[in-house]
Amino acid sequence: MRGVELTDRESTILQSIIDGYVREAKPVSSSAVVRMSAVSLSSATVRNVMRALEEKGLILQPHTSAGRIPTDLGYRYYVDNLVKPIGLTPRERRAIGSELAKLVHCDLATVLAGISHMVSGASRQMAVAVAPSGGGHVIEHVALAAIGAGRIMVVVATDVGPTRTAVLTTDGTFHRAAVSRASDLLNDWLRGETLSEASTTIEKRLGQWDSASDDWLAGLLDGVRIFLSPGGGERIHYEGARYIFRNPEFSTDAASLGDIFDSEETLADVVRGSAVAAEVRVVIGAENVCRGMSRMSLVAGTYRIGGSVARMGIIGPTRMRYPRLIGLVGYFSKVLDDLLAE
Amino acid sequence: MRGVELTDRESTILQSIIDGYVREAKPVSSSAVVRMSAVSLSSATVRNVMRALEEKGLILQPHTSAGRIPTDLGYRYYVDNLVKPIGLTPRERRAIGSELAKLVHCDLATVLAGISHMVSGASRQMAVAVAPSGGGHVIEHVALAAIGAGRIMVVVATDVGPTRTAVLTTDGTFHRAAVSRASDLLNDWLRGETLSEASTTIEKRLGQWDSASDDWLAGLLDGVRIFLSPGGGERIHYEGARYIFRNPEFSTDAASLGDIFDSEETLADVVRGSAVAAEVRVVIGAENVCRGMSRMSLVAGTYRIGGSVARMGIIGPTRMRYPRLIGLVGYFSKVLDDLLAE
DNA sequence: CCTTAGCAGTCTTATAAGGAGAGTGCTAAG
DNA sequence: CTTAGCACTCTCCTTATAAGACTGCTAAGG
Repeated sequence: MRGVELTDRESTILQSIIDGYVREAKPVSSSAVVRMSAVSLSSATVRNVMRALEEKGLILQPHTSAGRIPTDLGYRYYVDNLVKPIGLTPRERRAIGSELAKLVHCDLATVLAGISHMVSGASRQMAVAVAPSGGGHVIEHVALAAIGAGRIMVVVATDVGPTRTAVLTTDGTFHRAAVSRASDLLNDWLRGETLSEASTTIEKRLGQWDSASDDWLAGLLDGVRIFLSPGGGERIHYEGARYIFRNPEFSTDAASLGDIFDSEETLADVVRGSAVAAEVRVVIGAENVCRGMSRMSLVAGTYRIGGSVARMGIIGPTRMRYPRLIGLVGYFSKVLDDLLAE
Repeated sequence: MRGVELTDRESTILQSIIDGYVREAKPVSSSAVVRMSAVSLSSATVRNVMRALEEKGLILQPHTSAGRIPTDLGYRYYVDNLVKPIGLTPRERRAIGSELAKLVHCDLATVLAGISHMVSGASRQMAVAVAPSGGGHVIEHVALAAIGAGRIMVVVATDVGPTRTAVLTTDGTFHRAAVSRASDLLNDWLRGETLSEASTTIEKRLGQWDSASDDWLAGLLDGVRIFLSPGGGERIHYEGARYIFRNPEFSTDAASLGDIFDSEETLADVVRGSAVAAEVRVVIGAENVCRGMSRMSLVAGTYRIGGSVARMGIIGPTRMRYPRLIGLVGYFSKVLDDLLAE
């Protein structure tokens, strides 16, 4: 914070203003500062200090004859110079420790979900957990496994755990030995590479390679190359959006959105709540399971992935263009079903 | 829709009211219906019909001397009896077809992201794609792969593709043959089971099994049991939340939240935008990269998963309890780092 | 020179009142 | 059954007024 220097008194008063504003969400007056602050000064003196703080850009008045609220710069000074982090109570530490221990053996998605759940609960704010950005991970192992009927599962393990997985469908039949050979080859080529390099590495190696010797193998390797090519799968999990929508600065009808957006789970519940139906299903306003959806509609469709039923949906105000959206969902459901049902 | 019968004229007028309200977001008056409807009637006649529709509960007046708006029941009748889905133009079909073709070879997360992106773009509404709910999937294959240093990757493939993955750390050394044996055993036990049954199946089999013969194997199998036990990893992806927040029924300051919640990607950008820092980092108000965050703060921490850096963050109003939240993020970062850095 | 009491000035908020506009319900005639 | 005409009601916008909350300023006191 170069350029901003505060006296002890100014610091104290800035802190009081921020504490007060955080608690009450209302501009803090000079008399309120006197009331809550340890220093025994008159409100007039506090006003003089406030003026100095305002000239330095740390606080401002929403309008004449209102109290002061902190500016971004004020919070910045406060965070950099005045905040003493508050540690957790032993009780909290114990609770967190035992929860975290359960997560160690889970996959990345579950870990992220667990973290956001715990942090949101402890902070009563929205918490977000983000996995390391995809491209930079170092590949440790590539596993192939035949899972019957010409289908081969590909899993790429990196330093953060198994991150990319897919099932490739290959033409024709193959022997277990061929899969094993492909696996050895891929590990030889890719181990130590980063995810973002992998696709071009395969392309290069395939070029140097005598593909005529084994068409099937070449096809499989090219399948892996395609699978590894796009930027792909950022992993993120959040929870507790409801806390944001509840703030007094937002209107009450916005608060209902908090029910919907609170986390991925609440959103999934909305879509899954629509009973299984062959055709496109429309759930209107208060028909929805979720309280916050009373002025919203859902247009949902189903399609098969493998043997299971997956869903897609459009969520918007009840005042939506039903003919267009029903047509859209119907079309997507059909095409996806054709494509993914196998 | 038992109980609700409408004449042709009533249907036509209901449709006009809904069409008008969807377009204008304002109550529709009798004269507006006359103006937009094909039927040539006087507004007085339309008013009589409106009264009948109101008595049947299909429309209502926000107040005397306002036009009518549809009720949930009105939309319901409209959707069930009057809507003719609008098909997509050939141009749209082509665009969608070629986009979807790219998705076929990707893993589930990428497919869901692609679907929500496309549907949201085409509908200009929020779109959600949900994977089949976890427990019911049938296990097709369990793959184990040693990835060095006592670490074994476990992948469970189901009828919807590879869904559960993890890396287990085992004590001591082991031979490749042992891994192969464990793999055969697991496939024998679990193939055809559903995900939700799998954990108890392993438990039962382990009980019948002479575990004294191979401690290491028993330990590994129990690790898989634990990994498969929790409810775990719902998959969902959404995009286009901004369309919801933009609706006239929400205030303008709620609209800024649309920037943040639009999709998982936008949220991830916010957290990742905070530069790499050893300690807890606080980004206040307009310091954030994201426009919609101008009245919000981010308290972010980093921890290592394997060799990579992951992030977690708390998002709330600038008016937040910094000391508590900074302490919280600091503690979680440290504990997670100790637990997951390896 | 810093602090403080007192007071005038300013801005918000709440409440009320009046007028314009929109749209309905009713009635009586076609 | 349909329609023209009209009175009525309710919202919305503007204006006015009063109360309340704080500040900024000034001048006196330590």
